[in-house]
Amino acid sequence: MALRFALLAALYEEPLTGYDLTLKFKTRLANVWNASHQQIYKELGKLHEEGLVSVEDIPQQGKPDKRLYRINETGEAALSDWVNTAHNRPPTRDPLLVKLFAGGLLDRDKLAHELADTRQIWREQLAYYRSVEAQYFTSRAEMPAHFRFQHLALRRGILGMESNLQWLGEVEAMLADLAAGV
Amino acid sequence: MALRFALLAALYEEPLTGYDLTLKFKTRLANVWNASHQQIYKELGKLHEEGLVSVEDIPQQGKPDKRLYRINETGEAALSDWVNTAHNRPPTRDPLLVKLFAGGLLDRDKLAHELADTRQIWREQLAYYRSVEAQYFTSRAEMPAHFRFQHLALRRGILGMESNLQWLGEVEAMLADLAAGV
DNA sequence: TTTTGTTATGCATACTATTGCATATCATGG
DNA sequence: CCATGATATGCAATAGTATGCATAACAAAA
Repeated sequence: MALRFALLAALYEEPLTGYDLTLKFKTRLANVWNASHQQIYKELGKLHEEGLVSVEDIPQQGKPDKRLYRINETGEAALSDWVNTAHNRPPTRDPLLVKLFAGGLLDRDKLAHELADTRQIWREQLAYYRSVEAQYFTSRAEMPAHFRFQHLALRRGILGMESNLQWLGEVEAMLADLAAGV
Repeated sequence: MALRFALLAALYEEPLTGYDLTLKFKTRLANVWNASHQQIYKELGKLHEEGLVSVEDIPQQGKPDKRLYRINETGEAALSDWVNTAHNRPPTRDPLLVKLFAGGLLDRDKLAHELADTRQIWREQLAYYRSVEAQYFTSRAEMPAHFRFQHLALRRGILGMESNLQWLGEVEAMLADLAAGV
């Protein structure tokens, strides 16, 4: 039920095509909401059927026509209702932690590899989030409230990744201790 | 596909009933993997069908009979394979961040309420995780590796909650600034 | 005494997400 | 010349999760 509101929130900024939205979800919305292009196209279809967005077909040559989606008043009202309703925290499900819980069965080398890959991913994410912050959210001038809220969403990504990396440090230190027989 | 391994990991420690597992998922596994009792009972049935666990029926009076599940060698082998295979990071999906992304539509009072509730939940979680750490993971004596790995899973919960609360601080500070017209 | 909570199991349905497949053109690099 | 990746849209099948309902006894509190 929330994917549609993530889409509406993205469209609330600017009209976009399914393709654009897919890119946006992979970049600026990466720390907010995940969705595949199949999900996005499907849900956009529903949103249109239900009259929350309008579509403008833009013919192209060589490529399939673009379908530019635009949030309308109904959609804005629905989004507004939703954002002002409380929701439960999403549940935690992390396969890496399941693995640690079954620690006795772990092959330490393989774990070390997975951790190294994870570190790489987290570092890149963090670097990306920081670059976005540096580009868009460091101006001394006063930012409109709307901008500040988006900055906070980004801050969550940054603080979260920092915490992840800090934790990884603890994990790797422990593995080193184990390897050294401490 | 991972729920079953979370179950196997929990059973790897000790034989449990569906009911016990439900409690364990709500407490010690809260920061690891979430699952409802319906999911758990169903998956236990499958695991039994597929021969990864054995069942002992324990008759009771007044209440339904207990079904005590025990991981067997096949199950242990499957779990071992799984924990030593790399998996992708779970995708991020947070309705609260979607709301911030659509910041312009937010009712500040309602947001403040949702944030206060969230703070409460996170504080309680953190307090719980810390109490578990104090109880089980502070002995000076050397802990078996298996125990240390579980401690790391818990550390993730602790560091994560600390980071969440730190972020909430930033959010509330920003809201206060806005309210003061800064 | 009635309600609420705990113990204990499960089915059925609806919703959401993943994975595999399909199509078609253009640009770029090897 | 051929493979890969970007642009651009989507369908179908499967897997996984959530939600609502059902049963049944006992204990404790209101």
